[in-house]
Amino acid sequence: MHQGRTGRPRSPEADAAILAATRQALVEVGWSRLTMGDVAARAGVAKTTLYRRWPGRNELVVDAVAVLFDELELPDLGTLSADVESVVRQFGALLDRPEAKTALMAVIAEATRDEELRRRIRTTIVDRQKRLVTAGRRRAEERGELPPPPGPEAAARDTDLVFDVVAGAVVHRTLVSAEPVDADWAHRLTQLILTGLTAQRAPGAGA
Amino acid sequence: MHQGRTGRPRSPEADAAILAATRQALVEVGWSRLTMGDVAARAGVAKTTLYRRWPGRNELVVDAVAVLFDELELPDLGTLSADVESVVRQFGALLDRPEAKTALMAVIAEATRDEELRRRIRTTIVDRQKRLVTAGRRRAEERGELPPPPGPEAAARDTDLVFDVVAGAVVHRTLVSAEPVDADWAHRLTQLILTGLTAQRAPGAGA
Amino acid sequence: MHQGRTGRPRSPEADAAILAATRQALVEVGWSRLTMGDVAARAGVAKTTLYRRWPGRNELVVDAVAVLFDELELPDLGTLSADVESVVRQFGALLDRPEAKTALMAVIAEATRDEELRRRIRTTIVDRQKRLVTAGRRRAEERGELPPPPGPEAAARDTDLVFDVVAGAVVHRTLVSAEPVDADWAHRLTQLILTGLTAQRAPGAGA
Amino acid sequence: MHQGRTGRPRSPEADAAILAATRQALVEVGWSRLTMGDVAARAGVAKTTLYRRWPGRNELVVDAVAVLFDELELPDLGTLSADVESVVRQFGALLDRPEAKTALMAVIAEATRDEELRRRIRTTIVDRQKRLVTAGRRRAEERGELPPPPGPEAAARDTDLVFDVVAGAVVHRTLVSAEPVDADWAHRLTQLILTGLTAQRAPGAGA
DNA sequence: TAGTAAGCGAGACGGTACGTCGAGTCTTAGA
DNA sequence: TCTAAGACTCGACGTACCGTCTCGCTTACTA
Repeated sequence: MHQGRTGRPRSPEADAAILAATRQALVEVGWSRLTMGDVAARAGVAKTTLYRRWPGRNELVVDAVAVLFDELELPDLGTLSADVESVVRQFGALLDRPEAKTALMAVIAEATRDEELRRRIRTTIVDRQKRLVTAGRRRAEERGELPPPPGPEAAARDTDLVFDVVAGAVVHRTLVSAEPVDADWAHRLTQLILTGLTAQRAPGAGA
Repeated sequence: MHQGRTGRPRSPEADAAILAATRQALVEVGWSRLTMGDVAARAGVAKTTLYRRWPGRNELVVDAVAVLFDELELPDLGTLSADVESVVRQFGALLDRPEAKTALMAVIAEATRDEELRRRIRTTIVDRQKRLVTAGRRRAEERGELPPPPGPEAAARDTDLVFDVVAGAVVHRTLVSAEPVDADWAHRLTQLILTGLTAQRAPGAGA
Repeated sequence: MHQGRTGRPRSPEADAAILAATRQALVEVGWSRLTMGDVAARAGVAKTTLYRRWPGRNELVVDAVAVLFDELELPDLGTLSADVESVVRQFGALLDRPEAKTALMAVIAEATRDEELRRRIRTTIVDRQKRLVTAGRRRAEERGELPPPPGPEAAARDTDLVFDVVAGAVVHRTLVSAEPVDADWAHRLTQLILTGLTAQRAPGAGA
Repeated sequence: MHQGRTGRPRSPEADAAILAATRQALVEVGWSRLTMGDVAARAGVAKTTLYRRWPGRNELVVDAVAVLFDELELPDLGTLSADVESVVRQFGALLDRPEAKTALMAVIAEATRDEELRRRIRTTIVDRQKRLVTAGRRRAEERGELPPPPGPEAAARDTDLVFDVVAGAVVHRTLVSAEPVDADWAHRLTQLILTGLTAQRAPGAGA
């Protein structure tokens, strides 16, 4: 009786080669012209090997791209403003890379009609960014830069709003307006949001 | 000797039928499963007629979707806050419709590697939205809700920033976070931005 | 009240230009790649004009080629043998020309499934050749080289047989065996047939 | 390291199914309306499978038709005359079948401008018939019905001539004159040729 | 140390859609 | 009514990928 794995194990190098080949192909030919056969050929692997590991093109591309977002991190630069500005610029730089830019938008587009894919994107990509917002808020509260939230519900709503505003603005500027996220723009975005947040919390100050 | 147009003129009904068929197909089968043959059949037109008028799928879809954005308008509700909030909710509602949602993202994705397509999107879709921001700012200045910009350069930069923030946030919430743009969220987004803008212009108040 | 033609008369030059263009196109691109649009363009004429005069490609090509066979003629060289040999060589030379070669076979092939086309070929091409055989036989009888036929039925049967043998052999050698109809071959074919015909009529001689 | 064949082998059933489907389609719709898609559908095979094995329609049809000519054979009926007459009638019967008739002529027509196709026809169809003539002559010489040829060159020339005459006459009668190759016609053709051959070889007899 | 089950490459398979081309028809303006 | 021009519908073309399916090896765990 068997309970463990039997047979030849899957080649671990293959996974890495395939994901790398996928990213390379994305940069060179773009999402819509990326073919499984091409990826397989670039990876020096048979098409069968791809399909043994991923259900299809979409899933393969999401996995290939997800790892790129791991490098985003919240530094501790002393002030909330500096911390946020840094993340904005990191994110802008990431979306400036063709493989991230192309893949992210295409996968989102594809996801609008595929609940399963949507779930995969949410878990492998989006949630990681959201943690940056949560961590930033917590650190700012510890520093006394932001008042503690009135309640857990309000805190969650604020987190989501800030997340959508920051991520959305960066994505929109990069992919739709096609303008660079330079130091000046990052600074002005950060100021707009933090001013908005702070002034709202201290309405009397502006009266 | 001829100097005028010769030959049978292109059927004007065909254009309308094709664009309508494209939108219908987008809703029913989604972007990635939309085929030129299917669109032609729905429109009661030969495939060649499509290719005589559009270079390919992407261009056809952009044109088919562009008209949807014509319906966005800046109402005059008496206050800047109410005006902005209205546009935010209109835009959210628009992106809630499958044909807009699907097509917009997919086309943007495709555009990341096609300068010509990018130009088409910029001119037929993006610029129309930007006019909403410009008009809103001008009206607010007339009402005295916002100070006149320090100079034309600063005004343009501000317009672009606000545009990226508003459009980006709405798009991100709708397509990535997959949450609805309801009245509450629209209100909070509007407050965040307007507070940020106003407080920045009167820095002494927040000090 | 009108009883004659009204409106603009058909251009007579167009007919000649179209037939010439058809022959030229046949030589250059062959039957299966010959297109109506191409013929129209070569003739400096609109496609409509072609379709107003011929029902389709096949009919046009038959008419264009038929005229080539008009040049075949039975000379009077003094002996039946010389006369026949001359016709064989004329026919061989005709089939050596690409437009005749290509068109003849293709049209025959097409005709195997189109009774109407078959009739057109029979009347415009085949019957003209048959008259050569009939004329040759009559002249030979006048010269006393061949005995008068036993009866009209036998004469018709003999004519058909000789026609199929001569025409068939020349066509087969040219188009299937792809060998030239040179003087030697024409002489040997003529001798075979005339010897056969003469010896049959004088069976006692071979006993 | 591999030295043998790799990959999935081609299905041998597919070949047979495709060729049979081609013959069936030829009979039903004729050459000019025969489409690769239709053949594929009839064979229960994908279009790509056809193109993987044959460069195009012409080559496919030649191969599909070639096997029909395999059934022609030279019987031993005791006399040269009877043997030849049998072959003539077999050939006539073969050309009476629509798939042979249509395909043969059409392919020959196409071949007039395609050297490669011409070669294929020569090797897969024509040469097989020529062997019938050679065998008939050899057998007749063994029986003493024909004198041995004066030399190898003359023998080859005679073989070619007889081949072109017999095949050409049968083809011409069937496809151009559109008359049946019945027993009477076959007999008269055979007599014409054999009389001509014999009388030529014994010129003194006829003097 | 010998089986054996899964992995592997290669490439053929049935499909679907592509974008193009030609056929034959129709619609305009002008001769 | 003819003409040239060119848009129209239709249908087949030959190609490209899809995702699946044999093949004949190769490899590493398990009996």
